[in-house]
Amino acid sequence: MPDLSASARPVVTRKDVARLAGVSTAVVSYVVNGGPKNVAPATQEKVRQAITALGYRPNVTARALKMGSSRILGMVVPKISSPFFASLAQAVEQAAEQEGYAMLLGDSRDSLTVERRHLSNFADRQVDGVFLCSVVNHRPEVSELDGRGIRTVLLNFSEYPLEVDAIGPEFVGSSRRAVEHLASHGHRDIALVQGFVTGNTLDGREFGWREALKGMGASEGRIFRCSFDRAGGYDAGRRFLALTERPTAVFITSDEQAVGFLRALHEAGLRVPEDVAVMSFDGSEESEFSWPPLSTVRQPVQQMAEAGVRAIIGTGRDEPPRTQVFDCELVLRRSCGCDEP
Amino acid sequence: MPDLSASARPVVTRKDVARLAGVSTAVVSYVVNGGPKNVAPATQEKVRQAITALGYRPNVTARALKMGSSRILGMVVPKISSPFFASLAQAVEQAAEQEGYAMLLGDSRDSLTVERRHLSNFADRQVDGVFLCSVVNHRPEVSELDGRGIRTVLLNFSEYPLEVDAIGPEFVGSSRRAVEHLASHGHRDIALVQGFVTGNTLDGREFGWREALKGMGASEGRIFRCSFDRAGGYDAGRRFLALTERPTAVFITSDEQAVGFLRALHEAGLRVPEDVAVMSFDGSEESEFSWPPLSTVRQPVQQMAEAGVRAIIGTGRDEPPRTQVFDCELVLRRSCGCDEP
DNA sequence: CGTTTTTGTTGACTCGAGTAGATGCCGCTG
DNA sequence: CAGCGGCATCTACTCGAGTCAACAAAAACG
Repeated sequence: MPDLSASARPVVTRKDVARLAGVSTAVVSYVVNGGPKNVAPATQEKVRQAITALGYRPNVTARALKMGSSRILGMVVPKISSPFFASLAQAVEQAAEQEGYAMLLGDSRDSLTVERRHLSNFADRQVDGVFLCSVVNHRPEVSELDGRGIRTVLLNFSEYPLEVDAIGPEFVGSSRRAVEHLASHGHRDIALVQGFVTGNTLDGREFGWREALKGMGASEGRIFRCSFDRAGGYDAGRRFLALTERPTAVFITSDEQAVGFLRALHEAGLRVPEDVAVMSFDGSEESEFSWPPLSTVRQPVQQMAEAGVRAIIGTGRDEPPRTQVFDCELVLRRSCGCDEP
Repeated sequence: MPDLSASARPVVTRKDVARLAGVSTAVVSYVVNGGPKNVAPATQEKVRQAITALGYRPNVTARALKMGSSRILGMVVPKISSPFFASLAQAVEQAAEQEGYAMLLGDSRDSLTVERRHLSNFADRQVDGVFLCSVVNHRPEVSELDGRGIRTVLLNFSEYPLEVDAIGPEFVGSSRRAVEHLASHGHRDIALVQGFVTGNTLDGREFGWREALKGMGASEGRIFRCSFDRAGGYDAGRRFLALTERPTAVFITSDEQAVGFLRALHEAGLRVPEDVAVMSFDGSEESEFSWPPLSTVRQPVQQMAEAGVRAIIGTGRDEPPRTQVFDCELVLRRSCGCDEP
């Protein structure tokens, strides 16, 4: 039987290192941090050796207490199993890690109550900043964080408020271009599948779609409103199919919804893009492997995440909040009629 | 112009509360924690009022330092944008939150180096436990955590080591049942699409598939090895299509791979399940909305997560590690031949 | 050689909360 | 009324690391 009595956990502290190296604890700190004061090279060497000999690792919690900074960022998403938020979380985590920050993840499960709980929880934990993908489109939530001096960045908002940092895609223009592309395949009757948006403002995607229709002098298009997930898209698809005179193309506000919509179409035996052309929004990996592969508007997730991290850790407490809008790329695959085999 | 000079951050501490309530700081602690000593009801009331009046929130970092526990759990996944790991992360986060814990997420991006970095980072941050979905199938990584007294739970391992807590699905039996189900539709030639597994042991899914074939007295089946993602499945699909004599059914080791495999089949104009029947593993949401909807083996993600949290926070440091294996449910949809419209 | 400057090191205080041990107060009992 | 027990409260130390003021020793300067 192997000796597993490891539990004798000999927590090594700065003091132990100091003792072994024959110096004071202050010097140890100076060495570890390249600290505010110089240390003679010979002493540095002694300390370094003591550190490796004992396997000392500084206690991050103590540091956090003293410095008032945990080097932790929080991220709140409505649903991590949504591929778009997952890729966003991935990108944020990566950008944060590069700067030496860790990321707390909070999944709101589409509930405002849970979202609030996460936010207040993160605040209590003294995170240095929060990325918020809210389930709603206003920001009373942010005030609490703001009051506690926690920098917050709104992600994926369809309207850009000025009182707080916000980062998101250029919804209107890229949506317009996407719809215009459908038109370039000869479609005149282009419907919109639009996720529910709270608040009284128009979603940028809807606005872009309207602009495009107006621009091509088309009649007013149909709108199918549904939840922002696969089931919502499926449901919208069923309603679409029930129509007697169906639009020939659809612009859908997320890849996830598009996948659900496609399933409804397939069930009914309709072909994409021959019977109905489809264009969606987000550009998640899922869009590439659906059938047919989805033409979509790809958000520059990586860049947005990096900008967000910079906004949080590289910004003074007194600088005014900024809104940063990112251009998207039209990814043309089969579902719109391009790229035929 | 509104006065946004909020930055005067009046961090309220226990001391302020004590002063306002006219008591000592100890009493404040006792009230906040239902602390180890009693406090007279009248005094409690005074303290409570002072707390709300000042908007006091205890500093979690300080508490963590004193108590040696951060009330944070870490979770490391190979890729959060994989729908299965996303749902796992969601479940873990929810279970953790219910117990008052927050969850740090680390995405390894399929790299062992990054995984190690996360693990050591989490250890430095004094997390109370770690959920590890490793990119490899052995566990040298765990020793460091173990040495620092951090309880670790291995998730989604295809082999169950005894030296450390492990939680996972019952791979062998459920895979066998899945393959037997394909056989019950009349298939005799059933291939396997198997994700790459490091280590010298057989993946439980592969073992179950072999068992099923043996049980039905079938000839040895074909294996297509590929990476554990959509692209891998697509690639396997292309190789499958290149065969002159194709198996009539396929068992695929994850939903993600299955989605890629389906795309390859569609491209070639093959029908599922008529030309090729498909059965996959995991039971993520994605499987429900692919075309055709995937028959799959659903892992009880919620239960596994809850068991994991219990294993971490409800287990003494000296109790021996346990392996917990969970039964899976066969979800029959269209891709295997069931549920025809 | 005496004085200033520089450099290296240290002791001691700080962050904010948990809690053991000491202290004081009340009422009850003998 | 002394003595005791029980309760409420406070004082003071602790967790581990950051850093400043103070000091000592060495270097630079006149």
